[in-house]
Amino acid sequence: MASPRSTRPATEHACSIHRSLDLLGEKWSLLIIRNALRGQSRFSEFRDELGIPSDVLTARLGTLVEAGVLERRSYREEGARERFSYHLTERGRSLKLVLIALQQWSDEYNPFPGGVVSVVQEVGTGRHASLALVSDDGDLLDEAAVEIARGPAARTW
Amino acid sequence: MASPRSTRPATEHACSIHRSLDLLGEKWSLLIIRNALRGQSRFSEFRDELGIPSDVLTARLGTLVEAGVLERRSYREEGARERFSYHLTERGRSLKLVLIALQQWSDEYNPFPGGVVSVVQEVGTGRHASLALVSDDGDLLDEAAVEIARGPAARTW
DNA sequence: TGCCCTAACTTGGCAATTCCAACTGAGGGT
DNA sequence: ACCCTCAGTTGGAATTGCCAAGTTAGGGCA
Repeated sequence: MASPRSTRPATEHACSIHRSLDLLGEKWSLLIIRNALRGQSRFSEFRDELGIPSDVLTARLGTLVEAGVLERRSYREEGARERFSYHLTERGRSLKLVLIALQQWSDEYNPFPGGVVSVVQEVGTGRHASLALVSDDGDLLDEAAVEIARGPAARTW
Repeated sequence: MASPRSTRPATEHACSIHRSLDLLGEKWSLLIIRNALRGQSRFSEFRDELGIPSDVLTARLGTLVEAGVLERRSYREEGARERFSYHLTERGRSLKLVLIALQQWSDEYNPFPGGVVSVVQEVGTGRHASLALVSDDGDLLDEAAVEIARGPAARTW
């Protein structure tokens, strides 16, 4: 890997949302992570399943590894040479919430006419799960009553 | 407005996440929505605050209105001509969860060195709020125990 | 009537990103 | 020595985004 030295913004925005989007807002990033959550890890899996151009895939995997979202691991299949695969880190797995938020939004306001293709559920029980806002002591909060407000270090957001 | 006839994908993906990203994954879209949640509504506010090129802003506002995320409303300031502003619809406001997810992720794994610029809190009380996964009867679920799984209509996700 | 002002856009040209298809390269098997 | 696979590269076209300058539609004011 000749390390295409990713050319993403060097400046770290004060706004957290902006920082997230600098990394995740590039085309294909979140879809790669979605597929990784489904258990995919190889270059060819991502490429074939997503239809992403291989040069772009190379660039994205590099960026995501650099950001600590994916981890590059070597593997070796029976009677084949050593190759590399890409696995979610803790940090990457925690993007599950972002993906669930995106999925819930589409399902609620723009559902697929062909039926429900993907569900969010508890592993053992299969109970349906959904996103909610809670206080630190676990009370469920009304979404409309929660705001994104300026914090202590806010200057211009 | 000559309606630049947005050229986004005509095909609706079966995958909800993919559908969300077709709309929201374009550069600036989520930042526009973030600023709208902060109460901004005018072309010049978005342009000046975000530093987004005005032609791109025009295109994005058009796309978001078309998608029902924003609503174009006319307003008139004391002694000025009629102009238009852009306001979140119900559908747009519900993207709050997506933005909170993005913010929480950055704050947890890549916090701003200068301190907390933005917080998520309940309006009346100022209590800190955070995203969680809950079952339909309101039980809090462990994030690690929740998966995005194939639904009844799944063919190839 | 005509001129100025403002805020919402357009336009044109250039830069960066993405797309696509074809190609390379590092081993391992035969 | 040659073939096979899979992870990438490479080169060129197309799309998207950026930037600065211009346009437009009224309302106020002279």
